[in-house]
Amino acid sequence: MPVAPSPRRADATENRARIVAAARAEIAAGTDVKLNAIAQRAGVGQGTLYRHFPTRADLLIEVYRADVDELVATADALLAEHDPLTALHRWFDRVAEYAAVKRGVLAAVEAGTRRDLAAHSHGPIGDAVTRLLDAGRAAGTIRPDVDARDVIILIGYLSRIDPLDFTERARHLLTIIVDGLRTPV
Amino acid sequence: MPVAPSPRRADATENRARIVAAARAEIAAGTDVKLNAIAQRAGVGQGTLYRHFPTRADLLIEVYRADVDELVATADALLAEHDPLTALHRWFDRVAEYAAVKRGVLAAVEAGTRRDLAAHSHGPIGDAVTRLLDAGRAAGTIRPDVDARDVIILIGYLSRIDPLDFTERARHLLTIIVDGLRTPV
DNA sequence: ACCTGAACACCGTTCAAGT
DNA sequence: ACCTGAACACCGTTCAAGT
Repeated sequence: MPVAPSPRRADATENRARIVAAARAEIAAGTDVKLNAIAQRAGVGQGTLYRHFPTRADLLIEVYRADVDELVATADALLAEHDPLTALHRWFDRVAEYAAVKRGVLAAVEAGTRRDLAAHSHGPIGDAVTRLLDAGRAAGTIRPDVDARDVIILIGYLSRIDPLDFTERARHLLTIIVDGLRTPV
Repeated sequence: MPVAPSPRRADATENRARIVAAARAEIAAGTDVKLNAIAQRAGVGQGTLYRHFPTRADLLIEVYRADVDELVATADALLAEHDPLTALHRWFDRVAEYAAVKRGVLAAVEAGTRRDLAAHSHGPIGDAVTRLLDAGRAAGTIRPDVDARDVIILIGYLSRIDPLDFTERARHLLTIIVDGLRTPV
């Protein structure tokens, strides 16, 4: 049962879906994402795209919503099975995996976090990271002086890695960050 | 004694200087840097700007050349006075200081490193970072499996920090990165 | 209430003409 | 050899008109 499905006209609903599908296809095509091209591909006017997604971030978040939801769910699953530090490390690896295949997913994560933090306190992503950090703090393995925003900023480097040496470098650097997040000895 | 001052027409030399000065002024003004605006401010045609600086990176590097040179020199000075890990930490702080005041300096550093690494092996900045890392490796305090490019990528987060909470967050996160660069225990 | 798409604004980049 | 600046290309964004 969807929460309060705002009554929308049928054509609006379908247009929205077509825009998201077109955006996904354009992004997958690899070249830079042009909003007008997405509108054209979706078979809608540019204005319609802007009506549904006022900003680029809005669109990205929607395109990668399922992935982001999965990442959030993964955080809890990992916490249930591993110690917090290992869970954090594994979660980073998952983020890197997603980012390697769908480079936009990181932008969606960041946009989501920015929105989260701009809103009340947190949202899905910020909460997931906070849970990982809190568990580590409680266990004494993660330094207490970091918050979710710190972590998101730090892993933002992933989006700057050249796709060519992504796999080699991404994991490696994530390990360095994890070590930096440990409680200093 | 400048190395092989390529013979240039006097007007070209002066135009180049005026473009750099105009760019500096535009950047200091805070708003986004528009190339045509720089050309106009410098009193030259757009084509002249492109003749001297084919890419945006070329211009940024030139604008922040003195700062970047200072950063490079600082690395050696710090190494002479402190243990490598402390030197690295202090050097990071210096980078952060520059970046806080002149946000473009980080882009120049990155552009420079990218160019460095694209060229033979290194250049001024890459060399400075490599010296810091080598010293730490020799002392056994810095992990052996990192190179200059890793470090530049990691500190690239600085450019993403909101100017409002830059000072609080920048140093803090640099400490985390330094801890991550230590030899694991 | 929503959609369309022409039109506007803007900015990077080029290139023919000039000195 | 270098400079100028009009002109082109491109893309995001808006808005009057239509359904």
